[in-house]
Amino acid sequence: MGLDEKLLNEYWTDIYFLLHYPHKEKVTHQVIRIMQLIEKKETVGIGDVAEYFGISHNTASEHVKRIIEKGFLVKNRDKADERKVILALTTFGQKVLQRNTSLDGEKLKQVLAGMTEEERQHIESAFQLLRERSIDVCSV
Amino acid sequence: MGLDEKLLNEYWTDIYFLLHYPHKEKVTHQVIRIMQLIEKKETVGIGDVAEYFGISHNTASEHVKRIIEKGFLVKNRDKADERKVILALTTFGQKVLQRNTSLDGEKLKQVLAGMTEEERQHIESAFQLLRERSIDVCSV
DNA sequence: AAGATTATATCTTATATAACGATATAAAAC
DNA sequence: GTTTTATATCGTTATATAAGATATAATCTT
Repeated sequence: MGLDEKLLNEYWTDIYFLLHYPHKEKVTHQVIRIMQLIEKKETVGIGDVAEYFGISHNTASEHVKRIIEKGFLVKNRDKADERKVILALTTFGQKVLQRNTSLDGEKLKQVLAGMTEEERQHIESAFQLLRERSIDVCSV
Repeated sequence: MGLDEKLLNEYWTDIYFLLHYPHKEKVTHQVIRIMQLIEKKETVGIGDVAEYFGISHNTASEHVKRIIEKGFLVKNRDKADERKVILALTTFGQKVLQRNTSLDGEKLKQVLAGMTEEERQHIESAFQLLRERSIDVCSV
């Protein structure tokens, strides 16, 4: 019996626990998830946020308002349809998101530095493969 | 130039974004982080929570109280030193934590099912290696 | 052009969370 | 028997979360 989803998840959560950033900012879960959606999807507006999280449009609007007040997001109006808002992360917002979802850059650098070129190649192709197949399966 | 920490983080966050569970529970960020600490470390008490997150002991105590009220945690007293509390996740708490930090089991199963045994082996050894080296670097 | 629809914003209200200082308790150490 | 350690509780303050009701402003329909 080879790799199953349980074992892979154990690796996954262990690695995150070991390498995550020390969380400084007091950012809530919702805020991070909204920023993550905006970073990973093309054009995201208020309605998309509401739909994705199953909350009402006014709640989504207030979330976005608060996130903008913190300086993590900016609003742009859609040129083609001025009713629509297009949300984008500020550079500061990108940093905050990174510190809350990525692996700690410095620690990761150290880990990679301690590897041979072959090992790094091995890891790269594994992650690349897992991402590719994930895209195939989650064709949303 | 091979794999650097930026590229690996791109893979990492993409995979998480694609494969994460649809977040149902309204759990806050702090709650998840505290549960994660309790799951991954040996014996965790109130003081450990306070120290790890840089909050006061009373705040930590209240956090834990609320988490227990939700049914995610249980408190046990240390037999050797009855002042000390030893925190443990309930099965429900484990499920909630899983849904908020792991990759979605069903989606992951599908992804793995679409792979050859060789590919799975490749991914397993890559994750195993990354975890091992992370433990070495983060000798906390 | 008038009315309907769509996308977002604001106001109000209710509840939950986060954090801390001050204080209390109870076990263990000295 | 006092001090220290580990945790708990109370009171308070600030902020976050969520939604209903309502408003605005652009676009679509006829």
